[in-house]
Amino acid sequence: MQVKALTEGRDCLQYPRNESGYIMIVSGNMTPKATTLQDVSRHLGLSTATVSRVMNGSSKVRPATRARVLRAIEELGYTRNYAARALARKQTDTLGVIFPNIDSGFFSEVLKGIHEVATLYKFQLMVAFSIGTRDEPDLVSEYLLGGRVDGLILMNLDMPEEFIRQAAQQRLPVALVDRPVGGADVAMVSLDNVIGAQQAVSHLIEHGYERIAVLKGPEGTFDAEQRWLGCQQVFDRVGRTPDPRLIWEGDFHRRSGYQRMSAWLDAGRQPPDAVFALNDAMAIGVMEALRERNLGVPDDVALVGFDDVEAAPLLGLTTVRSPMREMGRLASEAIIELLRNGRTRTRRVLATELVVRQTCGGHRAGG
Amino acid sequence: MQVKALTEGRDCLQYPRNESGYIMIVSGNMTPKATTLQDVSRHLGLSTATVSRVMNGSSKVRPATRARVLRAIEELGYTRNYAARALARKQTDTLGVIFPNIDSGFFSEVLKGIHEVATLYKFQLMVAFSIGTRDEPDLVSEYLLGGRVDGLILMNLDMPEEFIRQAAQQRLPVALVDRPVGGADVAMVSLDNVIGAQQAVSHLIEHGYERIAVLKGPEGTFDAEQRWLGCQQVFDRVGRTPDPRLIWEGDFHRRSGYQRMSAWLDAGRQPPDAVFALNDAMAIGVMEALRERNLGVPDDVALVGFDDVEAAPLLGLTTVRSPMREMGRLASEAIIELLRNGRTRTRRVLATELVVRQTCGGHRAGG
DNA sequence: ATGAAAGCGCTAACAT
DNA sequence: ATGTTAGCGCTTTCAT
Repeated sequence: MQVKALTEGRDCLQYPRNESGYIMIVSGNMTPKATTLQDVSRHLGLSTATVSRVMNGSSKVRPATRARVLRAIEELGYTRNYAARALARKQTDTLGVIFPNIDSGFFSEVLKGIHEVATLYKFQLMVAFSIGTRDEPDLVSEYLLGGRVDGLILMNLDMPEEFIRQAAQQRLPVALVDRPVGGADVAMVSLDNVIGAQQAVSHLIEHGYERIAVLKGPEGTFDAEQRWLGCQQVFDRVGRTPDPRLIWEGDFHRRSGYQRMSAWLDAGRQPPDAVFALNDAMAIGVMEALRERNLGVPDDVALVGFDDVEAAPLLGLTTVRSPMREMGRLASEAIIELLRNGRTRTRRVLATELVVRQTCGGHRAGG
Repeated sequence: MQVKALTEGRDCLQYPRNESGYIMIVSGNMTPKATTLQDVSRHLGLSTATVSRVMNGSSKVRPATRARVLRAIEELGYTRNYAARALARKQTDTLGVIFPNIDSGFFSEVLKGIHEVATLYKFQLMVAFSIGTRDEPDLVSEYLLGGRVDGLILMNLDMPEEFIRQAAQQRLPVALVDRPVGGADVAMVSLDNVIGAQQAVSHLIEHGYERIAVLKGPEGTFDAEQRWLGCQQVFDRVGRTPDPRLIWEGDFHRRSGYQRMSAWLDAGRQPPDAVFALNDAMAIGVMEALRERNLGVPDDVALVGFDDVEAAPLLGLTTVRSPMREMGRLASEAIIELLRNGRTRTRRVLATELVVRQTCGGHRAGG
């Protein structure tokens, strides 16, 4: 049933059009009584069932009848009422997307991917940012249990594992992006943070950098911890012990990159040879701090970030690319599959890729 | 609902909460029914009206009754059904947002503003990108006429004026962002593109630049034309006639900035003193072209952009700030006011601001 | 192939 | 303050 809903129906929608082919809105008052199915059926002396069948592309309608109905629909400018349909079908053809915040290029990239696939399968998107406005579980509850959406994509949310685990157990149509949960069979799409970090650190080491600073992410965050783990593994493998003073705490925001780097320099310490910031935002902050103090990148300090946000190529930032768009696509697909088949692959981990630009290891344009 | 079916408990329909206050989903069953208003009212021996009143915060309920109801709601894990409510009220508490595409930092900034205000007034957001997927008027129709949303914010869409004018005439709750329409009384929020461009060109002239190139935007686009108009006005005012060879056609995409600048230089022509790109994306393209050819900014060529996108401060780009966030806020406000009062200010034009950074007129950090 | 009718779950008069 | 009830507009058996 879900399956059919994905493929049928919408194409037979018709609206009255003027000579340039666009919809004309006909009614006059503020609360125009919209044309209903009933109106159409009465107009034709048919039953609502038949008109409904035509709207939904049922084959059990005589072609002649179908044609009449379609014409009437066009003439009367009928648009089917979404709420009524959703109520009757118990299905909304809508996917919910909840982001923890609206900052950074990250979210818009992921959203692109989600939108791409959702549109393909004729789903609308309802998006929310749980940015301090309300409890995430409440949002989830209203969306899913309240029937606002058919499925939900949760983007690296700060939500108790317990909650997610239970959702998974019930096979709630929920997909997690970049936020795996231990011991739960919930659909999730993430990227290989460990390998990504390894790529970055290896690159730094291969290029001969010795005093490498690592700017970490927020404590307790999945991706931050995975990335840090990757760093440690490389250091171990090559038998190095990083200078603890060069392991800096960060919070994934630009400001913390700026502050850490500034603090280090302002204390009169010798700059590290290179900095690996566990995300691009912080790397950019580091860049700013360096520029302010007339230190060259990479000549004085090499720099590598993580994510490859939109600004990265503009800044010539060497970084590890997160497949954000692709994660979005897969998340949509997972939900839709879940809706169709009641199950889907629970776990997909996408590969990262080191993108070498000017801030570390790249060819510089001018001497 | 499918959704509920997946989430639902056994026949007793409970969503008890665990100690941390989060919803626990208990059952394993895939087909049971969700808790409804009726269930709650029957459970208490009250009418659905009373329970509904409690849900809607009506004052005409005895406190004792209210308390009983609230407890039952919690016990039974009742979440009200959105579709049913929307159908009965003919109201969705949802705002639709349609963007022409999903590129550039522009959209996410505007969306932030929209979301901020929408959340404040307890509206959900339904967003779509009419990115070549379907006709914009169709989307508008499905959203508005189909009752998916209460109001619509259209972001600089490529939609016939005729259509918009009619929508306005019907006082459909539609707000336009950065896309004024002649002769229509439709709510719109834009920025002062003319003055913005004037600020940029004046700044360039004041700083003594003579051979100023202007990189225009796509023909027929409102903001592109307004900005170009502003340029011309300043040139006129100071009695200059810009060299026509230095008026370049662009399309607001980074690539065109890169190409124009490259083409000029590769033809062996002397670079202009300065370039005013009518948006930041193109300015960034120009920067890249210059950097590739070892030309310094602003030493060899000064550069000014328009918009102040996220990357602008990182690149030290002098530019004219578009109040994107604020436009989003005002658009939300306009719609909500329209919904409440049936009318709103039809036109708001926000001021721009010149942001002086390194690429023109700013203090350079290091000689 | 078409129709009749029973909901879907909620709100909002209109009673009481 | 609480109950009754008639919709909201559509889908979907079940008849015919």
